[in-house]
Amino acid sequence: MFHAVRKLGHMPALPVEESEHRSGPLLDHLARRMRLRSESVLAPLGLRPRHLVALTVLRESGGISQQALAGTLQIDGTNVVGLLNDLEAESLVERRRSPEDRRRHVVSLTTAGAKRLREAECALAGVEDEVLGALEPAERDTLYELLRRATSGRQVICAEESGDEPDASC
Amino acid sequence: MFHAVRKLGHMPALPVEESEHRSGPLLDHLARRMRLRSESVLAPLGLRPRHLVALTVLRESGGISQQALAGTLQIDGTNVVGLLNDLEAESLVERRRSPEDRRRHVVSLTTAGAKRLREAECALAGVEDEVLGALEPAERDTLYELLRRATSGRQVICAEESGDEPDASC
DNA sequence: ACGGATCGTTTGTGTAACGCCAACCATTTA
DNA sequence: TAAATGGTTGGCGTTACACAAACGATCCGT
Repeated sequence: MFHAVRKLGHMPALPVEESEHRSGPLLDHLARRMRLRSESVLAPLGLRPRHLVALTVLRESGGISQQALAGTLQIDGTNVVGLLNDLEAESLVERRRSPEDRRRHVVSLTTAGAKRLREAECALAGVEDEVLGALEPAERDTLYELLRRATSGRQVICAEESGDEPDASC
Repeated sequence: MFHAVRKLGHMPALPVEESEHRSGPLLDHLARRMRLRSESVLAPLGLRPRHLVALTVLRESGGISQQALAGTLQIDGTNVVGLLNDLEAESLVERRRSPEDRRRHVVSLTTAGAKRLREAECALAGVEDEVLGALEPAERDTLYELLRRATSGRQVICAEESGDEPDASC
């Protein structure tokens, strides 16, 4: 009879007790609700939710290469091309060759793009009121601020350098 | 008695100036990052992000009809069937006929489902650390709480009864 | 009791948003 | 001069849906 050798080196490390609940699924859920309603509101402006994400990122980061944009958006480079084609076709975005490295395109918002983005944000006010109805104005501001900081943070190039496996924590 | 009028005279209505920035796109952006990384972590558990959203909703709301679930998740009824089939196939979820209305199925988490959900949340700790790296623990808690309240709030059956058009606000 | 609605289910069709591969050009770098 | 790199195009495959039609079981109003 093998006494089950409970190899639980009972980590003394963990200082706080894990709240255990992850915001991932909630984020997913809320984003979906918002996105669905946004679509109809955005349609008259000729934009789709994904475009809005891209425009928002571009506003925040002045001018970046398409590669960097792909990294930030976490979508494949070839898809960035199509996305930017959409936006450039409406002059919301501009591709300039980088002077230092002329292979690169520096993508940036045009004034028309910034304007359209503001219009879209304005049009989304109602949607946000619906979806975030359970939160008070101050809380919505807090939420916005947290999201802004979370998204503008470094994008963790990927887990290449961290040789450690993240498992086994719980 | 006329002095009171003074206050109303000049439309003091808007107390704060609109921040104008919408959290929709940020929500989308952050949710995508989280979802992408979650997929690989969730795969060994036989779950996909959408399943996790469903399980989370089910945990929160005890037992609900599939219709209600479709409403909360905002996905088509036929797709709910498939989603629940996935979950029921692994005994994570249970469909019982409602006693009051035997057409209805009352869907609820099984104990195995609750356990698997906890495991998944545990497995997602690392992902959350990566994606929300820019936020401090206390802020992550705040974020979680805001998301929880926002998602658990009434789902605004849809804008049918509100006769007003939401436009023209800006 | 009958006919019409409702809940869940199956099947089938369509679409949008991707990822991935391969080829290509212009450019930079070794 | 030979790679490597950034962007572009085209094509193929997948996933996650929506939407419609038809069906069985059940409820409900007259």
